[in-house]
Amino acid sequence: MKAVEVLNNHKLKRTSCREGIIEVVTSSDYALSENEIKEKLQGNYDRTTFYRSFKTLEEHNILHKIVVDNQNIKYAYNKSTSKEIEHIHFYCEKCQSVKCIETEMTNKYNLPEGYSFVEADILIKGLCSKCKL
Amino acid sequence: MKAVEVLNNHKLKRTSCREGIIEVVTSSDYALSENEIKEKLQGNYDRTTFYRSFKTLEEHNILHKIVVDNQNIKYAYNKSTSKEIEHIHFYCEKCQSVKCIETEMTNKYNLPEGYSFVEADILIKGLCSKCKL
DNA sequence: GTTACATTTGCATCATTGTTGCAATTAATT
DNA sequence: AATTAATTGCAACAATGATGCAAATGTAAC
Repeated sequence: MKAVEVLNNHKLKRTSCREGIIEVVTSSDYALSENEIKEKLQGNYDRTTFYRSFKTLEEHNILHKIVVDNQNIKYAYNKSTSKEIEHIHFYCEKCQSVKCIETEMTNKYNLPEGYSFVEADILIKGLCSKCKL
Repeated sequence: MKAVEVLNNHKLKRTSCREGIIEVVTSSDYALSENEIKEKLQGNYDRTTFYRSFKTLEEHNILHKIVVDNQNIKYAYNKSTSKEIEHIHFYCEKCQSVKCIETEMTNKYNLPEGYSFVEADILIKGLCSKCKL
């Protein structure tokens, strides 16, 4: 699906910043940082615009944020449009790449008595196939 | 174990800031934010000192940081001294409290071919027993 | 194509978290 | 009590994020 279509589906205005972000993010196998997206983008946008675009796209479940560490934030496109219950990401400790994992992973969450489960964010740390060699 | 002992065991200098942080964190059932720790602390320390203390204590596996969101960071005491493989935390979406979960939870991590597992950070979001009522 | 209006952008400004360099202070050892 | 290495406080800085407001832009109606 093209970026414009995505925006239309969500009844969002078709602005070049939003369109660009979606294009960059959908064309990457890995989650990208703000700077990585900025570099791949044609236009030069103000940081505020950038953030507000991310926020809007996040709120519409078009993309999601992965907080590896509070100084290491990445963004990835939501392949499934529905709000997922499990967000599983793999972080390579060597090359620092982040990849959304889509392997089947039905975990059991044994919470203490009285606690209710809404969703789980899972960040698996290790080495990716390239760095493991 | 007392704070001083903890510091001695790790051959760390016994400074009041470190000692205070350990005391506050060990006496809480929940993970605490920087400000929450600061409020409970007697002395008034410079932010830099505070951060460097956290960093040192983290590097020595005395406490660990839980990044709920990059603007919502909490610290908790490591009950097990060994570097755990699974870090499981529960975040209450209502009261925003964070609790370390110690329930048995041997998950299977089906990573893509060639990927190696080192550790997993799991943040379960939901409602705690108090807020669920 | 032009107009009208609501949305979005860019700029200024501010808050929070985290980092570094350096001189002064402090803890632990002798 | 003296020595020395580690730690503290201060200043300065970087990154992420948020808000208010006027100017610019997208979209829909004409």
